[in-house]
Amino acid sequence: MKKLSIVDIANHLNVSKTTVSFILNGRAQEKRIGKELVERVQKFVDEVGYKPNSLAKSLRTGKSNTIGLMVEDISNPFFSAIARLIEDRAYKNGYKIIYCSTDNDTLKTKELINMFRDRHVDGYIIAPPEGIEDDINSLLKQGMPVVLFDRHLPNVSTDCVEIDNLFSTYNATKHLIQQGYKNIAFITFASGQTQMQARLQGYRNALSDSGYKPAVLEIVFNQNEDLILAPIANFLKKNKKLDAVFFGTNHVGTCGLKVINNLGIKVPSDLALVSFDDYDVFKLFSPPVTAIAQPIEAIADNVITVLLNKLNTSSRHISSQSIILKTDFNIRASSKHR
Amino acid sequence: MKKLSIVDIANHLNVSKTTVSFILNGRAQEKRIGKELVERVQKFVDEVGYKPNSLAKSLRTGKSNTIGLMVEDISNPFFSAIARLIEDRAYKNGYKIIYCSTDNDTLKTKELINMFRDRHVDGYIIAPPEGIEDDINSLLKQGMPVVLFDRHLPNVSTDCVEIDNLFSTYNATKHLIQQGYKNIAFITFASGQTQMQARLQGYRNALSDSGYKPAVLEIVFNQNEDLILAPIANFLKKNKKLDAVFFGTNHVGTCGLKVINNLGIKVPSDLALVSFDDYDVFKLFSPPVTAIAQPIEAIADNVITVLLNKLNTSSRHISSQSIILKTDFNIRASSKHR
DNA sequence: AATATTTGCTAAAACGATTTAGTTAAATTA
DNA sequence: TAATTTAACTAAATCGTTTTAGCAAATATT
Repeated sequence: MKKLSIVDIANHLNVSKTTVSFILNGRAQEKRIGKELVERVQKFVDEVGYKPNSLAKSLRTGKSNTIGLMVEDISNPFFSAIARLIEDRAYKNGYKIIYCSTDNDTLKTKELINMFRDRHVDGYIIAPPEGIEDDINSLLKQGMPVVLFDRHLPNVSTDCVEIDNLFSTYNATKHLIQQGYKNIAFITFASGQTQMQARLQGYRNALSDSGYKPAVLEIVFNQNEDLILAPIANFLKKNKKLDAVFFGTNHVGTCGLKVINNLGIKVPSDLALVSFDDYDVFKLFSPPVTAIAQPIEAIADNVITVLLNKLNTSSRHISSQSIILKTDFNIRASSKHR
Repeated sequence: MKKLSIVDIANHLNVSKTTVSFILNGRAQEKRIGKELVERVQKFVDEVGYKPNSLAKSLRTGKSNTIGLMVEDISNPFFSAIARLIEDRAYKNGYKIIYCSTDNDTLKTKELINMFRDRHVDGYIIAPPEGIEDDINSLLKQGMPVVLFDRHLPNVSTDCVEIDNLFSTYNATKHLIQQGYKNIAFITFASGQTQMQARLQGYRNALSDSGYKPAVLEIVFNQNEDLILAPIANFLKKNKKLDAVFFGTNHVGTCGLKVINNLGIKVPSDLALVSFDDYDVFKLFSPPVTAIAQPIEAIADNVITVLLNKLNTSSRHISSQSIILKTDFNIRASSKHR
């Protein structure tokens, strides 16, 4: 029982496949196909459950109805939550998602972009690592719709959805200062990415407003969690005067909590805590951790809306937009005054 | 600057596209193409960076080099971790992943399977919801490689990777009993899925071994977390005699912890805890939560290995295998004797 | 020297759709 | 009545590959 093709349909009904194609693509009226024939074809197609071969269709039309989604790491709750929401909206609009994790690895990302291009994805959603500017510009030059999120690239001008990183950390650091903390450290992953730089800068700005000295630990990312825990432990052991720590991402924050547990540090009496990102781990820690919550639904929503717009309007002259969303600051016991 | 096709290459070198195709597919020797010509073609292809159009290739060969991955919910850490590992292995073997979340919704899953079939995925990896037997059997009848995981389907005989659910909960419940707990509840999602039924049965078996009475709460799953917290809170408030609770999944466990925090229940003195699945939330809770850790790497590894095997060997006569993996039981303070 | 084999390459048919450029017959208009 | 328009449909080209079947020249065999 081989799969039916449009030719089989046409033969069986004694019409040309052209006619069938027109009918199936809703161009019957425009092409003045007779009502009665239209119905006959529709009926038979429904009856046998014929579905056009999407590969052949893509080959001919150049559209694949696929969106390429590149996140840093799909197993990171921030990205998986966004992926989930994007997935829903995409499927509802007839698009499939091919995804991958970049690991912030430029070379890997280059390969993946090639793979996506190869696969003729119609549009790209990318949380870009550094050093990928040229590849993305090349996509743009070919007229490909690209939406960046979570971070942007200095020399790439395309649509981008971000949050107000600098204000978020500035504001949260101010909060720590208002609570009476004076020796506030910032622990983050070593990264030149715009969002990470902005977060660091927000922290620095707040401290310099008050004339306090910054203390920054930048960890080299590693898949092996022990290699993240160790430097944090060292840092905390060395800097005994610290009275508060700001974690730059959910991952750093989670690792930080593990270290704090291991070292038996009391929160917030020994050390106050604030973390970027918010999720169950922070809500359920004792005491619950003050966190900057990214508006995940809004991010996903804006990303997919912008992309679908670009996909639907063929007008290339729409100027690219940069959307900056606000975060929520969830103050919890981990940063209360002492 | 249009994209080059194999015809352009052929024309430019004054050879036939057949020849180019043979060379590019490593069939030069077999087809006795002259060494010198092979080199000339290779060189030019590299020079201009020609990449064959994968759509056309797929159309002709019937292979899409794509694997369809259907999980329950990509934003669940268990599934996203597995997805991540599968993704890595798949990409390394030249396969792309199209994924989707089924939400355990049979109808949605049917549609998604159709979509995948439509897209000509070469193989399927599915954590199947109930009621999808016919659709999967229909895939199998068409000769499609399908690997199930996390759960199986009663009347579907295909490869499947699972864990020993029944023993895991039996063993963990025994542990609670040994610690002196007598009124042990099991809180889970209402589900007829094999893994959930097995987990429940393991719990029941252990209790009946000791002659204790089971107390089971089955919650109807809902996206809205409040509708999960409420029944748990009610259940705990009503059953004051409980001295231990067993959570059937990471999601239930996390919700359970929230309720326990909200109600100010002391762990383990008021209530001992054990949860299925293990992740940061459980490790970082105070006290840390005893948990059954699924061997995520092993699951992913087995799944993808089995699937790649089926994809590479055209032999249809390989009998399907059912792989059962062991779990780790991580005993922590939440279930210590009192 | 005649025949068979090997070497090196290619024309053309497929895969399954969309789309361009017609064709034919009927209806309208001049 | 002849010329034009319209209605209803279709043949064939196209997208970019792979693959089957086969050709011509060179070499080997009898």
